[in-house]
Formats: sequence, C-alpha cells, structure tokens
Amino acid sequence: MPKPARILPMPDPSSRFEKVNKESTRDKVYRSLRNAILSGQLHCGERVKEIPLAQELGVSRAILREAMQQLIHDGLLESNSYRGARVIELRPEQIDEIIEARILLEGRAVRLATERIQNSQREELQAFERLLNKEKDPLKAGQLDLLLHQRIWRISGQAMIEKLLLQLTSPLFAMSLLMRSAETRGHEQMPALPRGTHKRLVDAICFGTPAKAAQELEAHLTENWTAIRRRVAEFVAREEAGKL
Amino acid sequence: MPKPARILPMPDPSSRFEKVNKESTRDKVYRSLRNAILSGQLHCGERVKEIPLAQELGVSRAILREAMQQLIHDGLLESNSYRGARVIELRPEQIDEIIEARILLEGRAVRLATERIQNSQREELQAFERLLNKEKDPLKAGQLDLLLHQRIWRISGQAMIEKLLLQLTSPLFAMSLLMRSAETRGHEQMPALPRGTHKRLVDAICFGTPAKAAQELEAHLTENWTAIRRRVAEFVAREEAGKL
DNA sequence: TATTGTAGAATTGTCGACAATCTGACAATC
DNA sequence: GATTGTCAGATTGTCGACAATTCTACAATA
Repeated sequence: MPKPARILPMPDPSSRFEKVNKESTRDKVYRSLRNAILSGQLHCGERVKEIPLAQELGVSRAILREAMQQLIHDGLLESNSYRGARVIELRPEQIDEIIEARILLEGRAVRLATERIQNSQREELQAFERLLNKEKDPLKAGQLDLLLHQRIWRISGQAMIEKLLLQLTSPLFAMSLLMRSAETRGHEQMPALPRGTHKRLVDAICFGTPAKAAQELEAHLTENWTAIRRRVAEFVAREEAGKL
Repeated sequence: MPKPARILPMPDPSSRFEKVNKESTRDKVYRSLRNAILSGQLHCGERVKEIPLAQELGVSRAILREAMQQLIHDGLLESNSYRGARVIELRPEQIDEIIEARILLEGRAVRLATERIQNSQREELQAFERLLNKEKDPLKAGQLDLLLHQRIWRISGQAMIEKLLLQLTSPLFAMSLLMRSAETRGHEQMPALPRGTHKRLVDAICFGTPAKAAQELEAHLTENWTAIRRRVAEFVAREEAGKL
C-alpha cells in the first residue's frame, strides 16, 4: 500500500507496535480546518482569509496554505487566484451525484466486507451500532455514523475504494451538518435521521449474504439522504428568493 | 458545480467565451511534475529533493511544496516527515484494486454517456479513436488513450465520477508508462497494447445500448491491463530477486 | 444619472533565511 | 567484533517580509 495516509488511524493487527508518526503542524491544521467545516463552524460559502486564520491558529501562512491546498483537493474549499478561498456550496444535484458514486463504491465495499469479516470485527461493528443507536445528539450521531461506515470500508480490505469513499463523503458530511446548523439558526426543525436502517445494514454484513448487504446499504443511503437532499433544495430556494 | 478545477480544460458550450483563468505558478509546477512522473522522467521510487528541484524549476520551495502537496494527494508522491518525498511504487495487487474501482465508476460513466451523447460528440469520439488507432508510438498512444477516456467521462455529465476517475487513473497511467520506460532500459520488449477494443467501445457508446457499452468497457479495461499487471508482477519479482 | 478612470487598502502570491529533524560515518565502550 | 553514543552534513519544516493582484470607494466625465 502506498501509505494509507490521512485515513483514520485504526489499529493494525499485522504489527505488534503502533506507528509512531509524529503529526506535522500542517496535518494538525488540516484536521482542525476539516473539523471546523464539517461541524459547521466555518459555514457554507464563507470566505477564508489567510492572515486572520493563520493568526487564530497560531501558525504561519505557509503552513496554512499547504493545509488549505489539501482541503481544496478534498473539495471542501474552492479558490481563485488572488481572490481568496471559500467553503464550498453544494447544489442539490451534486448531492445526487455524490450519493450515486457512493452507492457504487460502497456497495462493492460492503459485499467484500461481508465475505471477509472476522468474528472480532463482527462484535466491534455491533457494539458501534448500539452506541450509535443510543446517541441522542444529532451532531454526534452524524459523526458516529461516519465512523461506523469507515470501519466497514476498512473491513473490505480495498484500500483504494476506502480512499475514494473517504474523499467522497467529506462534502456530503459537511452538507448534512451545515443543514443541521442552519436549522438551529432559526429555521424549522430538521427531521431526525432515520436510525433503523443501521442495524439492518450491520446485521446483513455480519450474518447475511453480500447481495443482501449491498441491498441494505442502498436502502440505508437512499433513506438517509433523501431527507437531507430535499432540505438542501428548500434551503437553496429560500436563499435564492432572499437575494431577488 | 464547485469549480471543475484542475480537470482538463475542455470547451464549455454553455458560455460564449472561454475562461480567462491565469494559471498560477503553483499549477504550472503541479502540471510539470505530474507530466514528469506520468512520462517516466521521474521514475518509480525516485527520491524528490526540494531544493534542487525548486532550483531546476526556477521557483521557490514554498511553491514547490504546495504543488507536491497536491501530488501527494493524487497518490503520485508519498512523503514522511523530515524524510522527504518519493515517487510511488505500485504493487500488483494495487493495480487490481484500482482497476476494480475504475470498472465500477467508469462503467456507470459509459452507461450515462451512451444515453446522453450528442451527434457532435459522436463525431469527436470517432475522430479521436481513428487518431489513436494510427498512432505508432506507444507513449503517445498511451496519452491519447487517457484523453479519449476523459472525453467519455465528460460526456457522462457526472462531475463527481469524472473527478474520481481522474484521480484513480493517475497512478495507473504512471505505472503503465513506467513499465514502458523500464523496457527501453534494457529489458525485453513490452507487448504492444491491444488496440481493437477501443473501436468497439467507442462504437458501443455512439450507437449501442448502455449495457453493451458497459460490457465493452469492462472487456477493454481487463484486456488492456492484464498484460501490464503481469508485467509489473514480473518486474517486481526481478527487483526482489536482485536485492537478495 | 450612468459610466469610466483612479488612487489606496486589503488580500493573496512568492521568496529567502533560520530552526528542527533525519542520515550516515566515525569514535567509544563492552 | 558488535553495539551504542556522538557529531557533522544534508534535507525538510516553519516563519516573516516583500511583490503582485484584486477590491472598494470616490472623483471625473459625458
């Protein structure tokens, strides 16, 4: 593997020691900014100015720029020369595109995971699912959901698909959280994420067939994202109306 | 769309004017390095030192580092802190992983392309295919092949899938070219790329059904890459033997 | 009044220098 | 002789300053 870098550090059973990778300042800044976007603290369309941000983070602009470069590549920021960077604004059609690609890739991943899963991983997935089911805070639930999916990708053993999925979900996750934060800023209530599909997906991976698992995944993703997609569409429409 | 950036500039019929994006030094450096890797001038596993390279390119290290950051994200370079960056070395299993993901994504792309293709695009694809068929130089043929595929992705209208495929093919393309350049450095002849499948793929997209096109794509990719995969395996085995 | 030209401020692009870390060779120790 | 400590040389990580470009507001012009 060409260094499964920047993929979440999960225990690697093939070595008796954990890796001792000191995290560079750039990577810390990268994670910090990524979290800020994914938790809605840097909101949708917001301009990102280098000097104030570098000061706030306590690093030089050079480092910040390198981190921003990665975020641009992730698709979380967009920039024009001499005109600054902004947090992306997703349009509803893009959500469809992303979900479609995600169903393709993650469908393959869950099929493989169902074939390759070990007993210890079965227990881990189920424990995760129980944890997620008990979580009331929708923000934390969203983060747990992402982590659960990442475990599944890792179990599939396909590093390349894992990498692509990780990239694919960044903007999606941002969008879902932005919607939630928009809601708390004075719009009506966000419908709660449907939770039941998680258990069915995990059960299918642990004890079902690959085909069954892929089917559950598609149902799970479709159900989860239909609501958010509609919400985004309404949100965008309202914004447009406000401007005119 | 959040700026289809860094994707090859193709004409955009929705505007009467071409975009007037001045290319930043960073992007020039990025393209230059990318070409150097993809054409085998920076070869497999080679260490990339910042100071000499920056001098050779005539830019400062800060700029070079930002460009390298993107290449690391592309998966063409890998770096460890304070230990420098190297051009990636692919292992045969990775080629399988990449091809598998590519068949998933590009399969969807050609289905969509078959449904959405316009007459002018049909002519363009066929012209491209004829050009590719006449090209004798395997290096140029490889580049034309990549360009042809990129046109197809663009026709599919799925920006996200296009972006993922572009990323996916970088290391693949590098690998195929590295194999070719290794051959010219004293190994036996590389078997020529099979060409016939291109015409069948293009014809299927232009005049066939989505299912037929997807089937042709899978055949095309499998046929093209089986040879290269085997060659990589032999190459790696020889390297290992040489070290022991 | 609507359009165009023109400073100045604000912001990003670029650079060279210094600090932190790694590498490899050689000496010290057992 | 093999292992461990230590020191230079090389390379990367980080920073602050300067140059280039864009933006904003206001004046000039018709």
